[in-house]
Amino acid sequence: MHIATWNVNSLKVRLPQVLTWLAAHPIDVLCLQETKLIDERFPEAELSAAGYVSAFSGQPTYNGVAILCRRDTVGIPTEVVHGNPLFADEQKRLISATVAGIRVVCAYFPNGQAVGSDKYDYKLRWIDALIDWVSPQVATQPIALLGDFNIAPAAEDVHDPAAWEGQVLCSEPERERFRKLAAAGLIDAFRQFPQAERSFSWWDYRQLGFRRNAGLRIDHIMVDQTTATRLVGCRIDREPRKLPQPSDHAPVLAELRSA
DNA sequence: ATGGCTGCTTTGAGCAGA
Repeated sequence: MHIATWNVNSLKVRLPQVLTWLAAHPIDVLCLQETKLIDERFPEAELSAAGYVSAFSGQPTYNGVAILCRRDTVGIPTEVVHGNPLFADEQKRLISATVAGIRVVCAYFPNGQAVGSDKYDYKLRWIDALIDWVSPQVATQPIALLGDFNIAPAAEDVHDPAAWEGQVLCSEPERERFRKLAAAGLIDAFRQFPQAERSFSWWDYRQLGFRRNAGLRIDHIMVDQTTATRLVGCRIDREPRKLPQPSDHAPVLAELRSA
């Protein structure tokens, strides 16, 4: 079973790439962020024709998340929950569902804009509420938290740690919250395996960021300890970032052996 | 040097992203 996460930065623009990627890889569960589509415009029919059933939660212009489930392997997502019951939020950043016995939480963490800003404040409060909501669930069921965390957890996840020191995405309060998720029992799947140095999941569109590999690792797959024992591998697929008109993020995928 | 891209928006300059 393969699970994956991809911030597509507009599903309207990226749908052809998503369909091509799904056709080329045996993905059973794909979490999407920044769909930027209202629910009426979600391409449910196209994805269904490709074999995927979707749970989605969108709004105009910004945010928007979805969980795509391969119908013939994992079936339809059940017990779909929109948002965090502990945090009233007009922004559509969170959707969760049970898929193949795993509680799948698809998250688009706030960006935070700049340390000290109102948006940064909102980011920290949003993450605190996520921790409060998810932590008690970790011990009780198999769970996977996938998405764009907008946190580079450590210096090795940053192309230029000195330049990013203390900046948004790398600040200590953000990293502390990432560690809190780990302390709640969630394991960073990517770091369970040997990885190339300078492995990133996002590169700035500007200044030839991708060509220079000037990136950050901010998209993550975290799983509970029992589910972690099923992990076969976890990697970032840089290939879609090389296509014309790419998302600025690359997909992250993990393979789980049968329970 | 706070720009540089990209996608979005009651179409067109301003916002947000990271």
